[in-house]
Amino acid sequence: MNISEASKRCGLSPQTIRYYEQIELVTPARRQDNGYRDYRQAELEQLAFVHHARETGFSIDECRELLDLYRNPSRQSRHVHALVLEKAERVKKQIKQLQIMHKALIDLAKSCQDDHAPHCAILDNLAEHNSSKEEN
Amino acid sequence: MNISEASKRCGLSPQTIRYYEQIELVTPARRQDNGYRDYRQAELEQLAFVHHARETGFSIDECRELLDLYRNPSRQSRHVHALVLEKAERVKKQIKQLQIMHKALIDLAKSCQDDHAPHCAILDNLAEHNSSKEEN
DNA sequence: GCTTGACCTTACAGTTACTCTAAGGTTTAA
DNA sequence: TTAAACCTTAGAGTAACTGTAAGGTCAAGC
Repeated sequence: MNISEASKRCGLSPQTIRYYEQIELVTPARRQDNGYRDYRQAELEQLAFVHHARETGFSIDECRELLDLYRNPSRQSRHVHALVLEKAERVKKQIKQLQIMHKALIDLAKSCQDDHAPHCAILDNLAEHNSSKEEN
Repeated sequence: MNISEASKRCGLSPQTIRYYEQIELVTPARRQDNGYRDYRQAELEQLAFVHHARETGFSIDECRELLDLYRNPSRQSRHVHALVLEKAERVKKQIKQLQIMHKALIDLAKSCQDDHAPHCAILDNLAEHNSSKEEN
């Protein structure tokens, strides 16, 4: 099976598949006589696994860990479980950070007169750090 | 004023200041006789403005727009206001996306037995896309 | 037999926003 | 004069691809 067919089946673009092979995330596909990559079930499974894991938010390095567990028949499910919970925790922190940013933006917007005049409290606020630092 | 002193006053590292100059985000500092960069109030203000805008979550390109407005005395505050509201909207979407991811992760974690056995519903779930695609 | 289009290959540049390193010049103080 | 603490530039590394260029292969139609 050529790469374009594999692409359709695993949901990753051909470029991304080649990229994953290049960074040694997935095992390289064997080659046909003409040099084209040749895909079979085992490789497709790996690729689809990575695709789904990426969609779920795991980084490439995290995918590496997940793939190692996926391929290791003597794994323990608690290890996978721990990985997923840690990831959830990191995502939660990221959400909190963004919520703080969002509030700051809304507060900024509210402070502005929103009219045709040049005076703008948003710009004043962003510049404010100057003045406070100058006090030293 | 040398770059390290400017760094202390605007809150950006010397490397970052040089980087901002290199990508033409801020106007290049004039040079002393020995080739060292020389900072005065006007440049410090720009740098601190960018620092604060970055902390508030604006990208470099968004900072470019904000700086243009900051430096333009005939700006209209409604333009700044619009920029900030759009940014808030994008952040909101990002938060929603992450919340979906977070829920998916928690659901995954719950599905797992979390023990010493190799069977793991998380891995099954991540691999699942395979099976469904194979049905074609 | 030849052309055309749709494949495939590799290698490399571009994206975002820096950080780090190397190699070397300058300044200041002991 | 020498060592520490500055400063300079250039270039590599990070994350995860995407896009492009230059070129080989294959299948179909004339």
